[in-house]
Amino acid sequence: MKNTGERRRTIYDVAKAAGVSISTASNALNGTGRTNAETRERVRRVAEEIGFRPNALARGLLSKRSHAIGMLTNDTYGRLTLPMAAGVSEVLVDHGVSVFLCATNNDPRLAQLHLEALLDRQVDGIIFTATRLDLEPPVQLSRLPIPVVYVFAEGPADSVTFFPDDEQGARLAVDHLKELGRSRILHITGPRDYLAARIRAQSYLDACGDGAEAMFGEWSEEWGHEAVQTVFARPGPKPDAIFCGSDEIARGAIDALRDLDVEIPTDVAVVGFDNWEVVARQTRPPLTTIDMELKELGHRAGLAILSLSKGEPVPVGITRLPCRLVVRQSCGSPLQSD
Amino acid sequence: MKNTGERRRTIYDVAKAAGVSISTASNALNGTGRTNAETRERVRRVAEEIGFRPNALARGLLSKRSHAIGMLTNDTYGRLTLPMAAGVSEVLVDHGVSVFLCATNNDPRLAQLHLEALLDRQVDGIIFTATRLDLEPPVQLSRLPIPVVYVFAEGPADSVTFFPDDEQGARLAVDHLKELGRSRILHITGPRDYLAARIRAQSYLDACGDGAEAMFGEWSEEWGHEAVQTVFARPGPKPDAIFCGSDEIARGAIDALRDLDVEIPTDVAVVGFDNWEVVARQTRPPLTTIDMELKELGHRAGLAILSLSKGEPVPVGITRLPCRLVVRQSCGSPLQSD
DNA sequence: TGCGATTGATAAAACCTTTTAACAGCACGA
DNA sequence: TCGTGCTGTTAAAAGGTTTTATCAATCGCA
Repeated sequence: MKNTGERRRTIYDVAKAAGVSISTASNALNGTGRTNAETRERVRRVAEEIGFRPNALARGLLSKRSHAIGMLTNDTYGRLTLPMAAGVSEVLVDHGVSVFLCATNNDPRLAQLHLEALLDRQVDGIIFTATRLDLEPPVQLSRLPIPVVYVFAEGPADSVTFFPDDEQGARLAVDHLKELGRSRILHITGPRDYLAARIRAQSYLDACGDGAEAMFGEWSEEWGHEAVQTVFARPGPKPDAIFCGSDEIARGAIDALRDLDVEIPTDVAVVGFDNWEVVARQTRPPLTTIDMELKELGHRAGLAILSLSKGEPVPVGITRLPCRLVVRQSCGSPLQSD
Repeated sequence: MKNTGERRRTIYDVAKAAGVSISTASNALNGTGRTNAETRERVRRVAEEIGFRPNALARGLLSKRSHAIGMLTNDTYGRLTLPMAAGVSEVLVDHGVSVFLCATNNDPRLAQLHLEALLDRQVDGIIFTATRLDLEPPVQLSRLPIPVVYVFAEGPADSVTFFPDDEQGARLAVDHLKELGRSRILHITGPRDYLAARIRAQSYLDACGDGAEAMFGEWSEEWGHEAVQTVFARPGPKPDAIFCGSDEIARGAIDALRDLDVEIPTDVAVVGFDNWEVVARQTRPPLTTIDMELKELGHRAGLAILSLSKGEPVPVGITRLPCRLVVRQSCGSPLQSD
C-alpha cells in the first residue's frame, strides 16, 4: 500500500543520471581510485540532486563494519545510563556510528537474546554498563569476536574499563570541607558491598584520619535521615560537616538536620555525591555535590570502542575519570565558586 | 591482530557441511520451498552444531526490512524515556527487532543527523518521543518512506500517537480523594503551556466543580512549596486535600505542610502524579500517586510500529492509555489498597 | 514403454555497494 | 614505429542471504 514506486535511489541511479559506470560513481563519491576532477564534480552534483544516500546495510555487508555498536545495560531507571548513552551517541554520531540500546533488566535470558541479536547485526563493538552494583555481567562477554568496553562495571583483567574516579571525587568533597574550616567530618554512605561506596569511604578515611567515621547503610533518603538522627542522639561531640555518598542520602540528612533545628550550613555543612540535579537543586539549601561527569564518561567509552573497532590500540585496564565539585549553598562558601 | 581465521560461519559453511546446496540449506532452515524432512533435519542439526547465525545485514539488504527501528528522543534526563525505551525494546526483542536510541538534545542539527543515519540504515520505522513539552518535532517527520509512531508528542492529524490518559488519571486521583471523604480539594500543577497540565486541570475542575481551584506554576518542588504557603497564608477555608500535577510538586507541598504543622494525611491528604519512585517513596509519608504506565506505553508503541512496518493496519489518531492509582500513605487509607 | 505429474534439489539472479583488475586511449622517448 | 607509462573509465567479483526458475529423478497410470 505504501511506497509504491518511490524506491530509494541507488548508486545505479546516480551512475545512469551522470552517464558513467557505477564504479566511477562510487569512486567519485568516495574520492577513491583515479577520477577526473570534472567527472567527480558532476557525479557529486547529480547525487546531491537526486538525493542519493548510500545503503548502510550493503556497505556494512561488504566492509564487514556495520558502523553500529550495542549498549547493554541493566539499569532500568536510566538515571545513570541515559546521560551516559546520550554521551556515547553524541560522540559517535559524528563518526557515522549508531547505537543499539539493549535493556537487560538483569535477566540473563534477555541479555543473551540481546547479545545474539547484536552479533547477528555485526555490531563493531559493545559497551557494557551496569549500575554501580558489583555484579557479574549477566552474560558471557569475554570470548567475543568484537571489542567490549566496560563502564561502571568491571570486566576481565585485560579489558578496557571506565569508572568515575571515586577516590578523587571523595577527596574533592573532603578537601572542600576542610578548606572551609570544618574539622569533624562525618561520612554517611550506601551499602558496604558496593565497591564505589568502599572506595569513597576509604578515600574519606585517608583524608580525615583521626576520629573519622564512615557509616554504611542504604542508597536512600531514609538512611540519611536515620543516620543523622542516630549520630545526634548519642552523647559526645557532634560533626560540623557531613559528606554523603549520594545526593539522596544527603537529602535525607538535610531533612533530619532541619528537624533537629541544626542550621545548614552554619552549624553543619553537607556535601552530596552524584549531582543528580532533580535532587541536588531541590534541597534547602541547594546541595553542594560531586558530579561524576556521566556524559564525559560516555564520550570516552564511545571513543574507546571506536578506536578498538578500527583495530587501534587503546590503553587497557581501568581508567578513572575525574569528578567535579559543584558548589551550591549547603556548605556556605559564596567565595569558593565554580 | 584479532579474529584471524575465526571467521563467522555462513550459510555456505552449513551447506558444505551438510552436503547440500546453499539454496537447500536456506530452504531447510527457513522452512520455505520443498524440502525432504530428513534433509531438513540434517541441515538444521549441522547449522546448530557449527553455530551458524544468519547475517542480519545480508538478510536485511535483500528483504528490504532491517528489523531495526529508531527511537528519537529529546529527553536528556531519561526519566520518561528510558522506562519507555525499555518497554519498546522488551516487546520487540522477541520479534527479532532491535532499537537504535538517538538523543537529540532538542538540537535540530543533531536530530537531522540522527534521522538521516536511521534512514540510511533502512530502519523499518521510527518512534518519536518528546518530553511532555508541547513542542514541534525538531525535524520534519511527515513525508518519510517509513512509518512513524509518536509518544508523548503530537504528530500530524492522521498519525499514530500514544499518550497517557491524563484526563482519566486526574479523575482517578480526585475520585480517590472524594471516596475518602475529602471535599475541599486543591490542584497545584505545572506550567499552563503544557498540554498535559491543562488536561489534568480541566479533568480536576470537571470533577470538583464548585470552589475548585487549579494553580499553574512550575514542575518543581519549589513551586509546590510556594503554592501551599500562599494558600495557607490567605484567609478563608483551607483545603483538606491537594492533588498535585507531579510528584515533585507534591513533595514540595508536603514539605511546606510539615513546616506549617499540618498533619498528613489527617488534616490534608496529598496525591501526586508520575509515580516517580525515587520521589514518591521518599516523601514522609510515602506518596499516593498516579502511575502513567510508561513501560506499557512503550509496549504499545513498539507493537504499533511493528504492525505498521509489516503493512498491517493500525488505528490512527491519539490513543490514550489508562493510568493507575498507586496507594501509599499520604491519603490515609489503609482500607483502600491496590 | 511412454507420458504427465510430482518431488527434491540446485543454479542463478537479486539486493547495493566497494574494490580489484583490466582495458582503451594518449603522450612520450627511443 | 614500437614499446612504456600514465590517465580515466569500466567490467566483474565479492560480501551473505533469499527467491525464482530450472532440472533431474521418481512415480503412477494408460
